[in-house]
Amino acid sequence: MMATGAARPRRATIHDVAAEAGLSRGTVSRVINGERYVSDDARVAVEAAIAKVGYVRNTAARNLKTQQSHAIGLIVHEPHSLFLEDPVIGAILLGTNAILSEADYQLVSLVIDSDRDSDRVAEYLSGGFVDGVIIISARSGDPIAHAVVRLGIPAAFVGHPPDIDGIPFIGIDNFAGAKAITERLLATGRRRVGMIASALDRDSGQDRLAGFRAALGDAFDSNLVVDYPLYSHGTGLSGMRELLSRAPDIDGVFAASDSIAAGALDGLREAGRRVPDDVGIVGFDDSAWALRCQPTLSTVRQPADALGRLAAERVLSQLRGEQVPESGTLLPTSIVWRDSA
Amino acid sequence: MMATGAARPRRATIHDVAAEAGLSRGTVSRVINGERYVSDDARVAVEAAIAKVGYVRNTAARNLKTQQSHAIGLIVHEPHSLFLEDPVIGAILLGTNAILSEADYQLVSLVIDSDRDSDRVAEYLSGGFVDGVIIISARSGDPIAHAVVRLGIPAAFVGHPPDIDGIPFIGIDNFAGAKAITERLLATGRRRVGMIASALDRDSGQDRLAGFRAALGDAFDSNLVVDYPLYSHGTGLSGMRELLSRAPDIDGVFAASDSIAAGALDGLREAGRRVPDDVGIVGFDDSAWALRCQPTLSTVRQPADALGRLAAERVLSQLRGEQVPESGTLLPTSIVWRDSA
DNA sequence: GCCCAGTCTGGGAACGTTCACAGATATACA
DNA sequence: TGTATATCTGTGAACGTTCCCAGACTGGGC
Repeated sequence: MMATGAARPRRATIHDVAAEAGLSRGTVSRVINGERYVSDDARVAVEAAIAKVGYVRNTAARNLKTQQSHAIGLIVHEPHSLFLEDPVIGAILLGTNAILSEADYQLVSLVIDSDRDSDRVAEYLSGGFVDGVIIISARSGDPIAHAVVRLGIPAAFVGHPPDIDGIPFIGIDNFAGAKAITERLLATGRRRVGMIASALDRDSGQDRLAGFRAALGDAFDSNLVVDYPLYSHGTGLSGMRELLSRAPDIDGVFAASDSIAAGALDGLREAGRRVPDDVGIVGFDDSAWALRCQPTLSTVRQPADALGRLAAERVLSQLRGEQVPESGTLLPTSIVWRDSA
Repeated sequence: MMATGAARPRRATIHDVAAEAGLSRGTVSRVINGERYVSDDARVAVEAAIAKVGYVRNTAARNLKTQQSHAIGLIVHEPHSLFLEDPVIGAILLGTNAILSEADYQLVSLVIDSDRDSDRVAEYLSGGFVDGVIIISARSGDPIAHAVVRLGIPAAFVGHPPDIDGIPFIGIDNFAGAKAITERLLATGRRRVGMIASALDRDSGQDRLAGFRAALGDAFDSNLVVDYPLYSHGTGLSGMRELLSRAPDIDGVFAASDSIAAGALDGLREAGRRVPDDVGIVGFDDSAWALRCQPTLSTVRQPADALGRLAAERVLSQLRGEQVPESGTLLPTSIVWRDSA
């Protein structure tokens, strides 16, 4: 048996619509694109004809003529495994997609894992396959980000790589969020509070550490801070072990992400410490981890969907030739208090 | 300050390459598409010219002329929230993407949440934006799946909706996997074993239940089976409570997914039962949940990446006009034994 | 009655590619 | 040598759209 698709019927073109409506190509095109100078009679006739012949615009022809792709690239610079696990990235993606599809743009996701991918993506960008890009979690010295600047492609960052200017960015106020939750943790009466930091090559990592430091003020003790490259469960586990060995009397921990907090919880369990009785622990992100943990995590909620939406809007307005603030926008976070502290 | 991109330079076309190489359009096109009847001299000259002028093929023009989109749709029929949380879907996506980008096809993800989306996607498909589709987790009576059959679009299912024929499918052997892990659970000496089933409107849900039943044989007791629509943590929690109330002496549980198992663990914890001492519990998927749970889950591993790859290959071979087995392919699973049973 | 501005419509040309065809050259066989 | 066949190359036409220009018609102001 075979299962090759039956020959699909020829699709209706703008010419079919024009013939059906008794008008010309030009007029049909004007109706489709909502331009001025179309009589009501013509508009009605064209719309009826479109419905009758089942016309759908041929994107390839439009793209060819207008020299645009009507696609926006979403560049995610994370290992594939993290892309799978990190619901924040997924939520950003969904928010972006919602805005773009409203504006008749297609979202193209590009996940960069290895450096080999990085070259491939840079080539892709110069190929004109996308009209603009949204870049998530770029790092310092990111080759893609620099390629985007060089090519002059309309772009927006989610998060802000410290070494690149001239591209608007959307972020959350990591500093304020970290400061607020650390203060809240201190308010529960903790005396020896440490932090498991991460991703210090990115603004998010740096700012969360800075917020933690600001909250502690004079009580800050650099000996109670450990850092690892990845926001991951493994980071939390190793970090917690290290903190416990450095300071067995530790009674509070700010983990730079929920996944790290989850790992830290396992580290505490392993050491026989009770949470929150012996040690209070707080995370960051309010991801799916937070509710899954035992006990559930007190954490900082970030508006991931809004980040994606706003970034998409920034790129679209550049495409429309509008002025875009070159500086960035920081969205506020909120604290979700549960059982872990 | 403004941040509109600088005017991008005109892209090189096939004409530029032809002029640079001192050959014609046609020959350049033949080299690009790897056709026969090109002399070695010409090939070398064209390749050098392409590199020199930095030529990248204009997809829109190609798509217009060939009447193809060179895109494959990945239709995910799940709520957005599940799309974010389910790493199996993510892994399928990555596998699919790997194969498609090798073959110079673009992956377009379409997430169907509401029925409104369903209409939108059906319209999208008839618009010729994709040359083929891969459909994940279709249900019985799925309107999209039926639209695909009606339109004759080359397609492949991941998983098999019970009521649709004529489209090849790739699945895992849910029956064998469920049977094997249930037998393994029984081998630990459990006497009263129940199941929290789910998604009985899909083959995966049905087959896992059937495998469980087959493993138990005469010992099967329908009173020890509960079912809920969603593979989720909530299902596991509610299901475990229900099972405990029906059979307080239950000592083993097969959860139809890891997320359900995680919920069941919380249900057992709530009731003061120890795992695995009092109750042994096993899951299905070997997703990120499995390692996160306390204790870590014994579960069935499914080759999600391979599922995605194989589905992509099935669609591509249909596109090449090759014969495709109309029946499906079931990939084997393996058991990962950890601490929960 | 004339002119100008505003409104509306039609059709040529172009976007960059692939495909089919025709012509040119080389190779093989009788 | 002639003829058939295989290999290689160039060119016109087409894919379906948008943009631009030219022209037709309308109405208002003089």
